[in-house]
Amino acid sequence: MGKHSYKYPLPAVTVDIVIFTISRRGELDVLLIERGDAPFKGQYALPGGFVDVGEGYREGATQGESLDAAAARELREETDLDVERDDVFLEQLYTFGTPDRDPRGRVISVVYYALVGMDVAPRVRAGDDAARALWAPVRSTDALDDDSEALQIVLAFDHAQVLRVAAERVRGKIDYDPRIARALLPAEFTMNDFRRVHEIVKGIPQDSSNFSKRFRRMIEDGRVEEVGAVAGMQDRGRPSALYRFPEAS
Amino acid sequence: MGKHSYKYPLPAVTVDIVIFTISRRGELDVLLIERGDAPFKGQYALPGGFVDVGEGYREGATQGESLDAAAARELREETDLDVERDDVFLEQLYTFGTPDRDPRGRVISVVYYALVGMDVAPRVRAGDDAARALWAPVRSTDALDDDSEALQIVLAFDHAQVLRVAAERVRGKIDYDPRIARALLPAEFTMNDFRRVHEIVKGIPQDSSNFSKRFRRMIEDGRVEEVGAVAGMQDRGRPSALYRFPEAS
DNA sequence: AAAATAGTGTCTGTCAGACAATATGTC
DNA sequence: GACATATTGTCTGACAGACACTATTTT
Repeated sequence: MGKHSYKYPLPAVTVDIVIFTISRRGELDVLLIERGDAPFKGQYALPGGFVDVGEGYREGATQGESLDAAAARELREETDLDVERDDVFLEQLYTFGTPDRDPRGRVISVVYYALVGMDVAPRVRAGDDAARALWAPVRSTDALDDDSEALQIVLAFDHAQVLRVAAERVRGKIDYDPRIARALLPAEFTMNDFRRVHEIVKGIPQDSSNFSKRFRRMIEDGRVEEVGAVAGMQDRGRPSALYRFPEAS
Repeated sequence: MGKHSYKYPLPAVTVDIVIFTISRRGELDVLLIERGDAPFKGQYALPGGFVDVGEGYREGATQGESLDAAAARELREETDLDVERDDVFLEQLYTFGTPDRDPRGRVISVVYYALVGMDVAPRVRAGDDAARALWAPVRSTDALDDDSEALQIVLAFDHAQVLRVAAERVRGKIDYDPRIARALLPAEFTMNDFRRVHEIVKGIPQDSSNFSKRFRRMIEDGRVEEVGAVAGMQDRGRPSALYRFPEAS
């Protein structure tokens, strides 16, 4: 036993999460946390934390939690949302490990991304460090040289790059993975809600007529079903039917 | 200075690579290494090794190599192939970090996958531990209960699962990412070579006629070009034209 | 000519994009 | 009725799957 003893330096491993939702203003928002300590104190960063590795890299050691579990835990801690209970979409995105991305030493970050419904997103501020959490439009973290009227947020570490990769993944996936739109929508939604989710994620307008055909196919295939009521009061115009995703799917 | 000192246990981080090629027998092959030490001594595993993290997680420490660099280095060490020089496709796949996947302690593996051309694959045995390297059909690592005639290979660690994820990624990507087929093909190839690569990767026959239409579109768009010669001797039948991918693309 | 492989043509169904038309609600 | 929004319909072009057909080589 114990003959194995590893004396080489080891990195720290964190799990960070890019949590997306759709704001009431119709924008793609991401959850940011204001840093309370150096480095980057006072700047905004993606939520994240060290993976519980038990007793670490040692023969016979306890080995702690899985990466998926760490991500789910992080989500719970920051938002009070549970992957199971609240139908949150959570998936591994990419692992970032460039040297010098963290001045405290070599840190490798396994990044996940999550999608939470516009109906449950407000519950986030119930979390631990409510005051430090902020839903910010993804747009506000882009580097736009000209448009000076909009609020600009400069992210800590390499998180601007991380966010860009995450947003691109969601954009590229929404067309063929129905779980994306499903996770972002509330339990009941109109066809227009559905279309607008696609518009917001992809950033380009979707023809409502063509979208309707696509939606009809989904109904025929049983991928969505009518709930048998119409949407509540609107400013004007004909109210739309309400739909939902079937339980088992 | 030095006020920061992290006393918590840390995991080890490795980079493993799933290296695919297409064998002369027309199968999807993966490069395996026979393990020389415990655990799993004598069994086959994916090539991989620890990431150089410099002085590790310590304030002011040197931080070593990037993950991409570690993967490229690993590829060079095991196969004598260079990502730049030899047109090898190399991309991060997924990070595996389940507890107890390695009995030596907590190990988190950032897995990459690589695609090498059928023409350069034979050069692999020039590598360091030539005797320990083996090109094995991916099929031979699947758990098939019935077909007892074929050679079965049981992989070390959770590498059977890793390999499955990698193969699925390639399968799902070959249809929309032209770099996949390009990396697997030699510099000059026939339309049938191209079709067979798709058949081998996807595991289902591709109609040569429909494939031809698709190929013609690629020619019209300049994504492939005729080389102006015909393939060498075959057993019988009409010889086919040779094509290549244009330089800049 | 027969065999074998290379490559083309045709038909059909699905689906996206553009745009016109109709339906149903509020004020 | 005027207006706003919801929903359906039509035309077109791109493309995949199935399958019949033609072309060019070796034996």
